[in-house]
Amino acid sequence: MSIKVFIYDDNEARRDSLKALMELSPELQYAGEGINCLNVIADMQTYFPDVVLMDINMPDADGIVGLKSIKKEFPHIKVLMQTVFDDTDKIFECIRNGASGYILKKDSPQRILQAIQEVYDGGAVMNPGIALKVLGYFQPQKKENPLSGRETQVLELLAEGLSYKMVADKLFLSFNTVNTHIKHIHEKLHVSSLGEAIAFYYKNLHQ
Amino acid sequence: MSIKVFIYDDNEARRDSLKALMELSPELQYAGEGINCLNVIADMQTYFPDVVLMDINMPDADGIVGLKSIKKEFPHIKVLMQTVFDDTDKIFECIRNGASGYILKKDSPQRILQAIQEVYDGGAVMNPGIALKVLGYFQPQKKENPLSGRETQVLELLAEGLSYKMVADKLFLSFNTVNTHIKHIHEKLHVSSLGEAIAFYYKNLHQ
DNA sequence: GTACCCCTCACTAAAATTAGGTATGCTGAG
DNA sequence: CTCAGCATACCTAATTTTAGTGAGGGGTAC
Repeated sequence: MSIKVFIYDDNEARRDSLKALMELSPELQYAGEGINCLNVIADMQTYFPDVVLMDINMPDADGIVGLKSIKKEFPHIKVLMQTVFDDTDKIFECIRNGASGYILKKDSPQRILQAIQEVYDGGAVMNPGIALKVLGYFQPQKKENPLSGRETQVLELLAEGLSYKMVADKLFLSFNTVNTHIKHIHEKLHVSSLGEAIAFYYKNLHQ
Repeated sequence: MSIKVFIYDDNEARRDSLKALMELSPELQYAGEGINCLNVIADMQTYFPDVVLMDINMPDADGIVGLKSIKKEFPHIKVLMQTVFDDTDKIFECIRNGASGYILKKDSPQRILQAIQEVYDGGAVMNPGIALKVLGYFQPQKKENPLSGRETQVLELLAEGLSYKMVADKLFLSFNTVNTHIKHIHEKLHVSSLGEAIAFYYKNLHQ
């Protein structure tokens, strides 16, 4: 039983070469193709592929639209994203939406076939450059924290949703002291409201 | 110029086979080996490898200890973790500590050599099963959002640090309307302050 | 020792947020 | 049609946050 692969790509030459590539691989079966994702649901219902090889940049309905539709309606179908760019934002958007992998068009044909196989086997696949970015997300991003220890502690609690009074209670401080810390936080972060301070916390200091 | 690879593994047979494997690859050069990471700093200073293939489970000083030491003292040396288990906790600990990849011992020799090359080239490499777990980390962020569209929009801006007035300006609403939306947000989220609402946003809705 | 930062606390007052009520128009579901 | 939810808007009042000024003690660096 071979793996049925559906291809989305707006470039005909590329679709043809991918198709040819698959016809040379007994374990892969070309299931169909599309130039964009306008009819993605119908395509899936008609050809029921195991794996979709999805170009990102396509006119009218791009690969991310297609990915979302497929994972919403047919979550069992694996979607392998493929693009010429390694745009960080798009990578993470695809990952959040359930893509099983992210490879580049410059990757070798052998690697692409291998990726399809691995995705079909339930794994995930990333181009090494992509993987680096994804792993980089976990690296402790040590932004400069201009706040003192106590100030950081106060901001952490505020970011949890506590009011000034609750922070004072929790840290066994007077409200006035908490107030002072917060004034210093505002000065150091160049902000002037609780919301801005919390936004700074989650963007720069959290975990 | 071939890639100098240092191997840590407590299993002699495995070290030997990896060594043999490398001697068959002109682009890879065996630089040395260790049965644990007790002398990791000295090893690096003596053999200055480009890539370290690091077993995780070793007696006395394991691969994670070694990884941390290497990345602290020689951050330019790439470390490729290798283990028999795909233990989720260890995976993330390695990633946080700067590992360039995570592969399994059952991966094919060809794949291991390929991984070393890709790590050396500045990429990151993961076994497909590992990659699936890593990508899965990004998934769970789809909590139900009980807020209406406009309410969500208001909360997004508040979470960016804007005041009620600024939100009103930005959305071309009256302050009163923004106020009403926020009251509804408080009711729906079961919170009673801006801080709590923003905390909810960053924990459940953001991204 | 002096200067600087941190942590603590107090008082005051202005500004913003929270909370209550009320109201209109629109839309979609039953 | 009716009801519910949404988006819009206004008013009032209590509460909280923001901001200013001042101050004592502890620690450290020069």
